[in-house]
Amino acid sequence: MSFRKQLADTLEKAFIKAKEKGLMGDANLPEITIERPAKPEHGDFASSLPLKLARLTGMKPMDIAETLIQNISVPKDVEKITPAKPGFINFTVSKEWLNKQVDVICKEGEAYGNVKLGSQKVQIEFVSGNPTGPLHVGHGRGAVLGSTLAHVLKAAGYKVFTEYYVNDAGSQLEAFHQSLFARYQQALGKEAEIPGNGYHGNYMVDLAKKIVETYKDKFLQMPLQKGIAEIGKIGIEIVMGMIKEDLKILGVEFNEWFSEQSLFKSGQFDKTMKMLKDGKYIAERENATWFTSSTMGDDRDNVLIRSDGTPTYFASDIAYHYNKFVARKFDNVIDIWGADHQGHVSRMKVVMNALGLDPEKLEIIICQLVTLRRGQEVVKISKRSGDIISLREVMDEVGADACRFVFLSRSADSQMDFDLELAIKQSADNPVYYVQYAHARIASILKNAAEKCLDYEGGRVTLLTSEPELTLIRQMVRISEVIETVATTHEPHHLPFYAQELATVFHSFYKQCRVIADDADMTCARLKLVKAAQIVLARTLHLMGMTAPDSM
RNA sequence: GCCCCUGUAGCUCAGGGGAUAGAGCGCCGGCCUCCGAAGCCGGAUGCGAGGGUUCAAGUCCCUCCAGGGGCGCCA
Repeated sequence: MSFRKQLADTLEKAFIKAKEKGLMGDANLPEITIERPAKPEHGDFASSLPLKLARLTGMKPMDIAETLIQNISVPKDVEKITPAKPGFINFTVSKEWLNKQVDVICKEGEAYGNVKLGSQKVQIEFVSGNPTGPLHVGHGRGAVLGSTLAHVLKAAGYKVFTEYYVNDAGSQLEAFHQSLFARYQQALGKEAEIPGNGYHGNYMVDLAKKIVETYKDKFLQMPLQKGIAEIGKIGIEIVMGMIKEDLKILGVEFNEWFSEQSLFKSGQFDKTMKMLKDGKYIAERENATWFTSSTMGDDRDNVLIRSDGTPTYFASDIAYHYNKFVARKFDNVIDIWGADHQGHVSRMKVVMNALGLDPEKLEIIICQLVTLRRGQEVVKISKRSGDIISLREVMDEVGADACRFVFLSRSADSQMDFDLELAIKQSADNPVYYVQYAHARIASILKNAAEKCLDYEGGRVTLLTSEPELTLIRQMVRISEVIETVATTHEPHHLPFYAQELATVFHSFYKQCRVIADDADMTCARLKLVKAAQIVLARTLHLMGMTAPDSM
């Protein structure tokens, strides 16, 4: 049981006991929250329960605090419980407990910090960029967010499944095929024009050249439609290969690359459409098939099947979500989309109802757009319009770890400017390196210890009683709370902040406490502490999908 | 016009209704005879505006202002 929960229970019992003695009037117990005080002198945990009880009982908050404390049975690892103005109860954990955690961390290794929040099957779908061009920084942001969330949810006990939805069907593909074929013809010296709604980016020229190198004029030798289809297929394969490589460099892995086409091949698309029809959620008008979402609270109806008979992206997304929840039985699904898909959210929620599913089980995280710039100049990232700076180029310039850290440091809700000029300039004194430097420093100390053949297995952790040592331990044990927070709120941006704070207290400890010194007992105890710090720091970095370097 | 997100230090951003609002960068000043100075220690400036709810509001509600995004038989 977490400390927090234990303290809440303790307070609840104290309240009940006091009430039985007639000391709390007829007040009912309000919700007990246990906070982390902002200041160290306020202890490790605090509750504002007396303030909440003040009006209910008509008593003074400080009197309530005193009364509750008198009726509390002090939990084993708590050293001190004190009332504090204007009406708090502060708890300080014992040094013995803190010392013991060093041994616990060393024993549990990178499993330290795990919590048991749930065990459900959770699917996280993210990135899912069209296979019609390279990923841009916006995708990178979603990728980092999704993969970090996956790591954290696993640490919280969930069965996590990561997935990339490959849009290998639909009208965008046709535009891509046409554009590529045109570039291919141009590469072979023929006149050709890119369709107006096509892809004009330079990468299409490179792609066409690459295909010419391998296949020569093969696709001109076949009937036009077949040539376009064949070259399109190869183009998609090449682009998907690039995307997979980009994500690998960024440290992002998927359990599955789910093909949109497979929904049609397997019959699940038709099955889902039939369900909607049977549920009377469908209307035929203007030659098209509509989902009547406006009758269920959405702003408007949405087209499922166009008048030319082709299904919309929305229609296959319905089938896809049916597949996630019903065919594959995920308990919860998290979709991470860019802000440009925001209009899609409300209709997907309506879809959940129409399919007889609980909308609460589908969480859609909208991550706001990334504006890429070099100094004052804004760099366009639209695939269709032309010039783009890909995620790959950004990673080449600033490094994958730095990319991850920067993307993670901002909540999904806030837009971000990614200034390449600044990112490169600051790369030397970036918070990323501050955190990694702490890890490298630790590795260096442990290396020195190994060279001196120091065996600190039996180090006596009870010797760790100075403020810098205890502050470090306090910070280390917080990791489980951070994991809990991130797993609950689905906001991974807490991790980089925690990482920095942990690095700070370590650097400060290092400055004040000589580790390898003449006192053999103290040396062993501190080596153990340093080892524990390394474990927690590495774990934090790994949760963020970053490397924990031994030297840099 | 309607919907979503954002407005906190010079800049980039944190802040689960609680105690004196924090961090990084930048700026100023100290610290290497000693385990990595990519480090440590110290210093200045701030919640867009106005109402409301609450014992308590940067945090919740309303209005307004400003910026971004969305409102296709695109995805």
